[in-house]
Amino acid sequence: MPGSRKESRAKSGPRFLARRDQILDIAVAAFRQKGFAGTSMQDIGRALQRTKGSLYYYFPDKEEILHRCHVRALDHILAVAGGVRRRHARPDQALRELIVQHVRIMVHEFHGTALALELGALSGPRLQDVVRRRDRYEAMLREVLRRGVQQGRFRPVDVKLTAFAILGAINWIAQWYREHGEAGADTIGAHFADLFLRALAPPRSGRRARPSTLH
Amino acid sequence: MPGSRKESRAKSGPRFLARRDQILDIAVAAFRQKGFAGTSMQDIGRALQRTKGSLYYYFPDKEEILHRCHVRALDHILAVAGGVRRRHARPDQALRELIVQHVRIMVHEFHGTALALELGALSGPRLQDVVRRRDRYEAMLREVLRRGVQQGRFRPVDVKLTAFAILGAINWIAQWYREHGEAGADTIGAHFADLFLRALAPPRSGRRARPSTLH
DNA sequence: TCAAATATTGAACGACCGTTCAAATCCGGT
DNA sequence: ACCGGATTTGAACGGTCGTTCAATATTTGA
Repeated sequence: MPGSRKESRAKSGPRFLARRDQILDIAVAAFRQKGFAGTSMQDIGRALQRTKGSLYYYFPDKEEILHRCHVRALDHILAVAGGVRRRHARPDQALRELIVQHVRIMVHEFHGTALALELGALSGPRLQDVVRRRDRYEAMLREVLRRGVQQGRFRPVDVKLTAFAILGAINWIAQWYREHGEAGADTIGAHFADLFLRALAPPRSGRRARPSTLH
Repeated sequence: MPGSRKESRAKSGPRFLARRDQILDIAVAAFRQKGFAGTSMQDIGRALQRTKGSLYYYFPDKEEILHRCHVRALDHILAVAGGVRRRHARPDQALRELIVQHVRIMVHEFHGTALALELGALSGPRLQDVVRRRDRYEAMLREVLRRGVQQGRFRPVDVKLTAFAILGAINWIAQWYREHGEAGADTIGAHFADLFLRALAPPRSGRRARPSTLH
């Protein structure tokens, strides 16, 4: 019997995977609203119209649900950010789309708010797993800023602090955004992008800082 | 017996008030780290080196502890913001100090991180009480932005979205700031202030928008 | 159609939760 | 030294928590 330690066989049917995703959707919303510890397995089961016991067919424990919420959202935004990097050579254009896309994920895709979820409830390896992805995303954002500064398209700024400011402004959306509000995702995204691109605009026009050594 | 509905007499000795504040300090840190529902009365009592039962001598229930955490932090920042408004006539200078002070409260005064605490666990009147204060603070920030735009010191922007971006960048600090990190409160504050003041700088120099009607 | 595979139930478990309160302890003022 | 109010204890309460699992229901594939 190959590969049988705890689980006899990896579950992988489309039916199984679909319900697993549905549970994550429900869980993200609940965790955001009432916190991880404040959400019971019964709460999640009720929203699924199932008993809480059935959840253990899909996840080994409650913490793993939170873990998968984080991983799913981060993998998604990492993929999106990778696409942005591939499409845009100019750092200022890349930053603009990065902001717009992040806001869109945060607002439109319900599970995007997982990006603003608490890490405190994750322990050991699972925490490390999530933090690694979060760091990778932050590194991509910082890289865009760094290149912009180097090319003279952005004024010289503390890249780390600037990245935190951008991430904070966007992730904080989860705290105040309500559907049927005045501003939609792209209105918010465009406004935030304008804000930070102007904040980073170099003193005069065009590129001015030490001309790039390569090309 | 005057004023005896539930509590025979209002407790007000300096000893009592000091310990009550100490409990709030402990609670803010715990709530930030493990969430409201994830923090037990036993946890708070342990940090106080008391039994959980003793906490009920100071607060009628757990939710009231969270409530007072919020109210204390908001009242403090409201007072600070009032001072800023009194000291600065020019909106750009007011905004700079507002940002610096908010960051300072967030970083230095441990209980400042209460400003980034969850509201979801508060119910009914207590939620309303906190939201009223939060709205008052947001209104002061928006007013500074509005006056800046009106005077032509800021470019015309969506004041509400801009205020959210600023608050998000600052409140998000609670998520990443660690003591003994590289940047101190005033480094962060100055950088964030620079960022947003440049983001709001009008197209050319000085005031240009429709000249203010008064003066 | 029916057996196998997949999915869900419902009861039970020990642990810990917030809260209460009479009794015990602490401690400043005299 | 001691009184009396301020403070803390420790046990107990009903309730809910996450988790387990044998039994059962549902769906799938031949």
